[in-house]
Amino acid sequence: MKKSPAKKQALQRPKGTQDLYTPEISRWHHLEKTCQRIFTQYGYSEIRPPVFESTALFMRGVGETTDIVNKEMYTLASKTAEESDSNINTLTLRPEGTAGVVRAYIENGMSRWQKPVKLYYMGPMFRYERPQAGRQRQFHQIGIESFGIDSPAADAEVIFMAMQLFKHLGLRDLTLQINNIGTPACREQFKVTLKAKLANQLPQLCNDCKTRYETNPLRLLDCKMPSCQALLQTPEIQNFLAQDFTAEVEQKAFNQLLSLLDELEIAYYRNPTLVRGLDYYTRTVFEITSSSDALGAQNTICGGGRYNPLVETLGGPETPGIGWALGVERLLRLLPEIPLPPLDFYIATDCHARAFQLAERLYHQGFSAEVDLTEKPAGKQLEKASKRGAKQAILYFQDAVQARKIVCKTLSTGEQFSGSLDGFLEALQGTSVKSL
RNA sequence: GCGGGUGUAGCCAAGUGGUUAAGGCCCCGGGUUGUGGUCCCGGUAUUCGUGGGUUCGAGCCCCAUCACUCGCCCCA
Repeated sequence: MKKSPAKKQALQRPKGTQDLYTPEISRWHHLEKTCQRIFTQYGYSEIRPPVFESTALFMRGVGETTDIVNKEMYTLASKTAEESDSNINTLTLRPEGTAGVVRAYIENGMSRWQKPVKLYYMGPMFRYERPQAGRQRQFHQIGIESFGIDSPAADAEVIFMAMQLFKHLGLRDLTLQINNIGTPACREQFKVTLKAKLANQLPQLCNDCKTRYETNPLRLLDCKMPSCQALLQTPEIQNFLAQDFTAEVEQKAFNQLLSLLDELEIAYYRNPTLVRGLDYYTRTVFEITSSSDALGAQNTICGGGRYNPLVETLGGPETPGIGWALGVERLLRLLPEIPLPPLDFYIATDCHARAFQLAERLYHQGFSAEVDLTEKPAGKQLEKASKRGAKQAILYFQDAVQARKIVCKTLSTGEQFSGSLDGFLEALQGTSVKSL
């Protein structure tokens, strides 16, 4: 039984992962059930794509310049030299859900389904990052995708559904941030102009921002460094940011969305610096954040947006789409604990087969019951019943079994029912344990 | 990839250079040979994350390493 240091290490759970079990897992069940119910009501159906996909899918879908693809993917070692030569056959654990759903949409001919095609998914995602509060290497997302409709109504529905879901879950103090980032083409134009305007201040930017200036200038806008923020506060930059750089059609659609949100009385904060880190987003992007300090630094619990070019990028027919995903671990930090349901019956016995049959009849009536598996005297078995937290203890020992009798004791009060087995079961019919 | 904090049993934890490493919870066994929760007794760390060093002597000091954790970056 001695554990050598080497063995001890080999048995450790990988960094940034979690073992989920007893009381905690019931909150997961609650969240999953609530989502399933609401999504189904809204006409969404579940899809379960594989947990790994070809590496190329994520490179093309999420974008080769993104952090996720660049440094956070778990790419599986190739089994053969042949495979390792090309990324086409290489496999990667999914870092996000949308790419796989889009691939499945294309591959299964869902473009021929009646529009909109509304899908939801739930499951683990994998990113190689330094873990911290609200961020793990294996984490879980629940997400939805709506394909085929490009109208502001589709955007509004998706956002409305998210807000309704959070309302049902009892979440408070959430902020919806929203922005229109236009098409890739107008974003390109915007980047060029922004870079030109900041060119003179380049030496004053923080080191991160100097890199961002080259790789992803949009990210520069939400740098938290005070010095960088100060540079952005100049009237020239502010005026530039205030004007919408997107094409007129997009502005019009976005304004329609905003008025739909107004009608729905969904409060939003229009954040012109809101940028998302995945390449596939176009037009509408949004985030839902919580001000709760239970979350640590990662306060975004839900994020999403429109991704009109994505289906085509991945080889399907031109199909607009919009969706979001929520972070399960983050969201659950905001939810209260769910107490475990108490055990209705604990059966103390020395006739196990008969006790199992008795338990079966109790299950049939909707009760929970456990049978003591030891050969110990009644006193010890009752002790277990108490410690287990059972409401009722049944004594069902040999002589009682033979006489078709039963003793049932309410552990909180010590009151005891004693009589025939059939009479006992009949009395239970349609009653709750409390009324015993 | 970069920075801060922490490691003593399943959990909480005392211990800050000197004999066999407190205590509490949980768990297990017994007191009670067929009626519980309370109570009483007993048991569970050859060793302080791991390796090395200093010292007559190290859980305590030094070095390294690992793990966990918080933050940056980025994202859900």
